[in-house]
Amino acid sequence: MTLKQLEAFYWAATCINFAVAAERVHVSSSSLSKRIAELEHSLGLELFDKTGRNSVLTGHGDRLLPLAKDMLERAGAIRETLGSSIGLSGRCRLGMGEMSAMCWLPAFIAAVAARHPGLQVEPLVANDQVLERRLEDGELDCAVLAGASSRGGLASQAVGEAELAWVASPEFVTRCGTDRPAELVNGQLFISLPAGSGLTRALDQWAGQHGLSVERRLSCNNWGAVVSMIRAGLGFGLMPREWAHAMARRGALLVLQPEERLPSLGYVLQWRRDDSRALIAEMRRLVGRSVAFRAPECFI
Amino acid sequence: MTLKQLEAFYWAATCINFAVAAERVHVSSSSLSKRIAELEHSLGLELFDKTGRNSVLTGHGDRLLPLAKDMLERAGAIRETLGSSIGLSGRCRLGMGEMSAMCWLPAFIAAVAARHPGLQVEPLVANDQVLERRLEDGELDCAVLAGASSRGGLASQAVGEAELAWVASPEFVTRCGTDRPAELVNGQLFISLPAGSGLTRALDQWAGQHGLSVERRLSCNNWGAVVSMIRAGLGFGLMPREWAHAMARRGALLVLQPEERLPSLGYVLQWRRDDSRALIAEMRRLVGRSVAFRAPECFI
DNA sequence: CGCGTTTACGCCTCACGTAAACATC
DNA sequence: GATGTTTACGTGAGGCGTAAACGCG
Repeated sequence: MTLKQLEAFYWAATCINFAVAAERVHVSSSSLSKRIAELEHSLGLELFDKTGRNSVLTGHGDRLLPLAKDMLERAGAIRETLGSSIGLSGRCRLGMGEMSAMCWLPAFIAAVAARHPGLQVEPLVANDQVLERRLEDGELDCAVLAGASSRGGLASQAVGEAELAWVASPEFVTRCGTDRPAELVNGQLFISLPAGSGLTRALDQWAGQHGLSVERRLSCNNWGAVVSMIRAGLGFGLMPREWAHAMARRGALLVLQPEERLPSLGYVLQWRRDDSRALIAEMRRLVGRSVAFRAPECFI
Repeated sequence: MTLKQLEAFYWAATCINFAVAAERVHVSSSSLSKRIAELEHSLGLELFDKTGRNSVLTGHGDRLLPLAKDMLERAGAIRETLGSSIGLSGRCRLGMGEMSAMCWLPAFIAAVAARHPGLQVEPLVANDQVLERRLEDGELDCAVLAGASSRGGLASQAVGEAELAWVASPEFVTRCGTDRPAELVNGQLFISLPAGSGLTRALDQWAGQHGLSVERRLSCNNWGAVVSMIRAGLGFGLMPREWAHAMARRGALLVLQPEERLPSLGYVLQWRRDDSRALIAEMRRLVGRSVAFRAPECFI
């Protein structure tokens, strides 16, 4: 029995399948399979029931799981307590929404690279539902999402707040004759992300507070497209404050005045609650001191 | 960092030197040295101060020691809890006194062999002081001694009681005109093991209770020699009861009548208190159900 | 047939033991 | 010189990935 075997077993037992677990321990699924077979041989019992498409834990496997987790945590604690502070290595699969990818990811990548030159961050941009599922499945190590997860298996920690601002193109405002969002929502097209996104939730919350309803909507799952449509004068919308002001400074957009009070978007880092790797602790540390959300360079 | 490395580190830290630790983990001292060097490299710190003839733990090593012990205990617990009940393997260095070696060892070896065919018991016969030191140094896995140790680092568990009987050769009794030990101690030669042995302690306890002193003594560190001398009529002595009666049955010795009440010798299994290997647990189990002290075959 | 896992196989690293060298007392 | 540890080095086992095969839906 080796730590590698226990690690392989643990992730195989808690990830969606062996292939995902293999990625997490940075080996081929063939090797992972063999590590588990070796562990089973050394303990003299079956840990997985492999009849069927997906391997499922046996009773013995169930009993081993908390023990293996404990071993791995303690091994991690030793490395953390005593190990020299050489940087992490390997890969970190980091999920996030598109806005985080544009406003926050570059600075974060820089911070990670400065502290851990050997760690390769692999960002995956997807919507919140996909991100949460991939987190649970083990395909992502952690993810930045708008708001804490509803899933019990995922833990979270605040990353920062993105304040929102109403925006529209100068031509659009001229055409409408008003820059008051409370008036625009009656009749004008509100362009934003699909239902379920943090942005849409923030809008609905705002509308509820003001007794308004947003009738005409256009949703697109791509921020660049949303911004382009707003800029083209197809409608009005919401954007992170810094982003909006950056575009306003070069005349591309107008920040609608007066800015209505909007709930800010609380972004959190999420990870699997049962994931006790040093990688996670370090990501939490780094996002805790990360820079604020910024306007994406490409739109300034 | 691997379990093997932690195991090597633990025993290197708690045995008298690397060579002894290497025997305990069944590798050459070269390999043990390299395992420790590997561990040091993987943690990025020095665990032993190797300037000097004996390696001594550094501060980092001190901190790692309890963590490593914990890891090994948990690994052992996994094997014990889940592992199939295949027998132990490897070697068990078992120390004991000469009497235990003759009266008790054969039956114990048989019991071990029946339960653990792959385990090789290596008995070492020596006196109690030597046994205790070797236990502490790590050269012995466990030992059967007369009475619990005075050393705090050693734990113990009762194995059995050896009842004693007075013996002398028929010719000796005839020559002395008495078979009462309380009379024989005045003037006759008492033949026994060296001071410090359980047998001598039992005699002194008996003498103290009866207000007697044993003046003439002959000590030899070899039971066979002691028995031979008693049988040759050089003096009288004490022997385990079964042993004495076995020799009396064939007329070789007389069991002196009436048998004075003597404290029996309480034999215990001793092991290092910090030794949490499954080997020790199994030895404790086996001696707990082991056969009683018997007359050694060679003297029946 | 698609998906998930294991087997086959060639490769190569790494851990081992023997033996010599080194360091300390 | 005796003792304790490390280095040198040749050997062998075992872990690795690629790719093919297997087994279940």
